[in-house]
Parts: sequence; structure tokens; C-alpha cells
Amino acid sequence: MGRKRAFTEDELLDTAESLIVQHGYSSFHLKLLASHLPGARSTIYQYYANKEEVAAAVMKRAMVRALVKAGSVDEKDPIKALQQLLRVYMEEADLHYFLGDARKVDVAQSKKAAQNVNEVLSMLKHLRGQLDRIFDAAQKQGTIRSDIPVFVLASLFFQLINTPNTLQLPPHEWADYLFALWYEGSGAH
Amino acid sequence: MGRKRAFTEDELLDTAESLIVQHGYSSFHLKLLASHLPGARSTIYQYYANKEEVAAAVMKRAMVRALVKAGSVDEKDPIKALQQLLRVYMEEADLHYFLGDARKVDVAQSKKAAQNVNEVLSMLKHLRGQLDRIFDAAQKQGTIRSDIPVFVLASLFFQLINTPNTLQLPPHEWADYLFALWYEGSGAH
Amino acid sequence: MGRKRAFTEDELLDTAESLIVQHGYSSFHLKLLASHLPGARSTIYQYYANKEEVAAAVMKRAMVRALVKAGSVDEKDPIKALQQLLRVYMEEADLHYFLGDARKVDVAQSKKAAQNVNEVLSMLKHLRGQLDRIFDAAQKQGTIRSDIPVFVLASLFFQLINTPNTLQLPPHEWADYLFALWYEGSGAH
Amino acid sequence: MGRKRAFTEDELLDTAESLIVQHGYSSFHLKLLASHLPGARSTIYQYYANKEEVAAAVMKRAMVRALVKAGSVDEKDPIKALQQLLRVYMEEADLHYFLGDARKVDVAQSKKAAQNVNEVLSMLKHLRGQLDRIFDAAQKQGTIRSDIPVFVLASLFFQLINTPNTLQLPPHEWADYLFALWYEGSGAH
DNA sequence: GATGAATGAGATTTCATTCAT
DNA sequence: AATGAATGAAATCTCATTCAT
Repeated sequence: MGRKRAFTEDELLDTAESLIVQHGYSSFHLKLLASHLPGARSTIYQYYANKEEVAAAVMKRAMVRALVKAGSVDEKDPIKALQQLLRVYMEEADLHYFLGDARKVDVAQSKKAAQNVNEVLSMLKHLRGQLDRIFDAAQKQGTIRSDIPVFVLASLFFQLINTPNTLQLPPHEWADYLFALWYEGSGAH
Repeated sequence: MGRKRAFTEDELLDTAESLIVQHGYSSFHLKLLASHLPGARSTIYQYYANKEEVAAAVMKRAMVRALVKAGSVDEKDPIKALQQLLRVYMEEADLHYFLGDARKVDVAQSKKAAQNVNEVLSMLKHLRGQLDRIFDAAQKQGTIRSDIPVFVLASLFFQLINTPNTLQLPPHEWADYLFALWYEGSGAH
Repeated sequence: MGRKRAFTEDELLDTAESLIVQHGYSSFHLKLLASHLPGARSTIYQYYANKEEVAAAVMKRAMVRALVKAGSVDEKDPIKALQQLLRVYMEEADLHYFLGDARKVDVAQSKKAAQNVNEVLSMLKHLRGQLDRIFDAAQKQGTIRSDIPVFVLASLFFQLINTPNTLQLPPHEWADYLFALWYEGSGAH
Repeated sequence: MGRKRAFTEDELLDTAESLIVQHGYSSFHLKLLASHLPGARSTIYQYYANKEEVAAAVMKRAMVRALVKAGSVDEKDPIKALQQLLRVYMEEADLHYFLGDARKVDVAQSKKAAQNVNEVLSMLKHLRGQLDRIFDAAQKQGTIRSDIPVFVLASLFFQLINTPNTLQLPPHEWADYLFALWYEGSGAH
């Protein structure tokens, strides 16, 4: 029956993900990772050939999760779509920590890492495309203001995702508050 | 007396600040810093004992700058005060790269770093205090909406500062766009 | 499982001990240690975080050895006990190179080192306690002179242990010579 | 009237001597030395070309002091001479810290250091010669015991110098106690 | 003469990766 | 498959010494 399985690939990726989010990509070490896993450091190499591949796999996995969820959003009504998307992104908040770091991964060492990083970047483009599409639709429909450039509206929308949920409200509730503020403003009506 | 300095303390901190902003705190090394300064790497050690001390000094300096500017904001009219504060913060946008990282600085190695990080955190509290005061006043005045908890309004406001000015608009213009959105919302009226 | 160890922990400590004795604590480096062990310098860091931890471990081990032997000395007859103790200490002559240096170990870097140094110092107190007890008994018995304060007698006795056995006599013989001199004096009777 | 004199050569050597005694030769740094002197580190080079020369000068100075004092000891009565010598050595206790370290000085860098170290070693031989002479005389005179080899007697005598004066008695008093013990023994007569 | 500053060589330490059981 | 151990390359830091004001 062999040796006990030290940790599964998913445990590895979960742990790595939370470490990258906490410490940032460039402070992420396999030594650190191993110290948060049940098995030995060298066991990591059973799954991934090097540090970069681990990071790329983490990023890709998070991206895929977001893509799947975002893909199921109904784009008919742009405003409702944006609200739903905000919920999705809120649930996948880690994504934001990775966006900037994906380009930092030293891809020269490993084909597999390079491949994954590329997929991450193209999924990212895909998500941005969806957002652009919805914003365009909303503008045509006249449901978002037109006196301010769309990209400013979009930038702020994107920024919402990062807003730290300091009081630990349920993600949906938090997302809906922020959406209301984004759409209606903070001023008294 | 003594040789001419290869770089001033301010040049060092300017360079370090821009590197931390570009690469993030966790990718910031003294090797990197040295490569962007005239002179040898070991010269940095004449002034700072390690990366942590440099980073803490950079953060403190930025914080002091912001504190001074924020202190001169007239709080009479809360809404105008918020608009002015947003401009201030926008000019000191680097601040935001540091806020999250200040707690990541490994303070165990160096007393000087620990001291500076503490000052940074207490200045941060001071800024939050100002913000809370203004929000309270605005609420009493009835100029911000009351159907959503104040801390949500404040969180989003705080987040505005982070919104990357991707199109490199002049900071004031950018700040005023964001303020309008924050106050009036992105929806069409 | 795992590769065969390049050296055991005991080999490491033996080597370190002999180097500290030869060169003194302050000349002792991990580079030096590595050059007297098979394998790479970095291997030492698998077991000890720095020179201080190695030194503290060496000192503790020597102290424990001495404590065990000294504990088995029969204290009934104080003079015989002192003679036996001197033999013990002579066999564990390295101890003396450490006693003075234990306080020099820079304990700030490493908890493990601090812990071990503390244990060394408390074992040292224990040994002094035994010595004091025996000297008291001898004085009550009237077998040591009383015209000179006991602590002077004890200090000199303690110093005997340090007396370098320059001619490399067998430790027992050397110990007995010194004991005779300590007890009877160097003068002609 | 020029710049204020930062420190005199004697202040430099005094400070260096106490540091070498405290920390041992191999932990002795010019950085450390400078931090215990009023002036700048580079000023040390006005007096000595390098670290080794400083150390050698410290050792030589201490040796000369001892030699002068020991030279004025009247050797007529060997026993009295030994008692006087013990006082001298007690006053110059630092000597012992240097004896072992003199050979550690890296003499390859500096002729002056090499020269000084050689003088130190030859003065040391001179002192040993005096001691041997006195012991021989005492033995011929029959005032020291002959059942134990002279070198054992001498070793113990030499060791007396190191005996830590824990209770901080005046050096003379301490020396005389130890001499009495060395000569008459610790046993009750 | 005194010194503040610069600097390279070397010491120390960390970590990704490989190896052998 | 899992892992304890080894290791070299690189990062970090210290210090003796030189330089220029």
C-alpha cells in the first residue's frame, strides 16, 4: 500500500495560493510552502518541476475558477450582469493579487510555467473583454452616465473588487453594498 | 571634510520609493536599489542596516508628506473636504502601495525599522481619524446617504485612492472624476 | 530514507569542540568547522542556524558529561572527594576553555543558543555548589587550613583545572601531582 | 592650531588592550575599537597601518611593562623573588590573554607587526628564563620540594596568575594569599 | 592631522534543486 | 511515492582599508 500520501495536489495549490496572497509572489518560497504542508519539501517536486510551475499553476487555477463563474453570467441586462460579475470577482478576490504578479514569474526556466502564464494572460484578456462588452452595452442602453469616460467608470468598478471587506460581511452582501454605491453614489439623493 | 557623497539620503529614498512602487515591497532588494544608484552596494549599509530600514524610512517619509498636506485641508464643509482630501491622496498615490506592506516589514531585525513602522501605523490611524470625523459631519449634515453603513462609504472612499490612473490623466482631473463618481454614482441620472 | 548523512551530529560537535579548544571561541567560524568536516558548509546549516548554536551545543554537551561524572563522586571524605573531582575535571579539561566563553556567546540571534547557554550556566552553578559543599565539610573537619578564606582556597582549586598539562602526562597522574601541590604546597617540608 | 587631537596613541592602546582582553584577539575589530574612542575610525590609520600593527603594539607595550617590573626583582632569595614576581604578574594580568594570541596575529601583512610580535615572543622567553633560573636556584637551595618535577611546580605557579580575583581584593593581598597557598598548601598543618 | 565617505573582498546565511535510500 | 539529506549559487551583510576634502 506504499507510503502515506503526504499531501494532494489540491492541498498544495490551496496552501501556495494563500501564501502568495499573504506574502506576495516574490516572497513566496518553496521552503515556506513546505513548512505549511504536512510532507517534506522535496515531495513538492513530485508534482511540479520548480517554483515557477507551482506559482503558475496556482494562478491558472484561480483564473479558471473565475472564468467559469463569469462565463455563466447572463449578459442580457448589462446592469444586472455587472452586479453579478462583482459578486463573482468578490468571491475570487485572490485573482487581483495575481494579476500584477503573473508577469513577474520567471518563465525562462520552464516551458510548462510559460505555457500556464500565457493561458492566464489570455484568460485575463477574455475577462476584460467581457467587461468591455457589458460596459458598451450599458452605455448604448443609456443606463450608465456618459459625461465621464467609460474607462474611468470601468477602473472604479474594477477597483471595487479590492475594497477590503474589513467588517467581514458575507461576500454577497458586501458586493451588493458596493454595487449600490458604485451605481447610485454615496451622496444623499 | 570627507569625500563627496555619492548620493544624498533623499536620492536614496527617492530611488527606493520608486522601486518599491514599481516592483512591490516583496521584490525590493538592496541589490536592486544599488543598481539604480551611483556607487557600490555596500555604501547603502553606511546609512541603513538592511532592506527593512530602507523600506520603513521610505514609508515614513511618504506618510509624513501626506499628513502635512492632509492637515491643511479645511474641514468646514465635509463634502468639499473629502474632495480636497482625495486630491491630496491622489498626489501621494505611492502611499497606497505602502499601507498594505507596512505590516509586512520584518521588524524583528532592526529597532530603527520597528520604530519607523510604528510611526507609520500611528500616522495612518491619524489619517483615518480625520476621515471618520469628516464622514460623521457629512452624515449629520445629511449630505451623504444614510441607508448604507458609514464604514462601507468610507471603505469605498479609501479604495478610490488606489484606483490606478491607467490613462495617466493629471492627478487633479483624475481625482475629480473619481470624486464625482463616488458622490453621484456611475448610473445615468 | 534519505541519503546517508555526511557526518553525524556527534562528529560535528566533536570537531567543533576540538576547534574551539584549539583556536578559542572567538576564532571559531563555521567556515573553519566545515573545512574539517566532510561535505559542504551549507550542510551545517541543516542542523544549526549559526556559529552560536554550534558553540552552545558543544558547551552544553561538555557540561553534561562533567556533571554526570561529578555527580558520581562520593562526598563522604571531603579531601578524597576533592581529589576525585580534580581527576574528573582534568578528564574534561575542555570545560575550562568554555567556562569563560559561555558568557561571550552572542545569544541575541538564536533562542536555541540562549537556552543552551542558560543551561550551561546553571549546570556550572550546580558544580560550584558541590565544590562549596565539600569545602565547607573539609573546613568543619579541620582538614584544610583556616587562616586563609575558603573562597581563596576554592578559587585556586578551581584554577588547577586550567593548568595546562604541557608535558602531556596521563590525566590521572597530572591531576594527582597538582592535587598534592594544592594540598601540601610547593615548599620543601 | 589645527584640528583638535582626536585621541592620543596611549588612549588608543589602552582602549585596544581592554577590548582584546574582553573579547579575545580574533574578535577584535577596528570598528569596535573606533566605537570606543572619541575620533573616527580612519584616524587610527594615522598611528598604525593596519589592525595587526595595533594588536602587536598592544602586546609589546604590555610585555615591556612586565619586563621592566620583573627586571627589578631581586633574585638573591629565590622564594622572595617568586613572591615578588607573582605580584608583578598579578598587576600585569592582561599579559596572559596575549601570550596565546601573539602567535595568532597575521604577520604576513606588515613588517612592523612581525617585528613587534617577534620582540614579544623573545621577551616572553626572557621572562620564562628568569623563572627557570629562580626555580633552579630554589631547588638547589632545597626550599622547594623535589619529589615532584620542577616543571609541574612551575606550571602551577604560572597558573596562579590567571586565578580570577573574584572578590576584588587588592592585587598585592591577593597575590600574597595565592603565594602562601602555593608554597604551603591548602591543607591544615 | 582628522575625518566622513566609498568600496571590495570575504564572511555568513538562505534556498531551490538534486540525490539516494 | 516519499523523504531526509546534501549542496552550490546567490543574497545579505561586515569590515579593513583607501580616498578626498
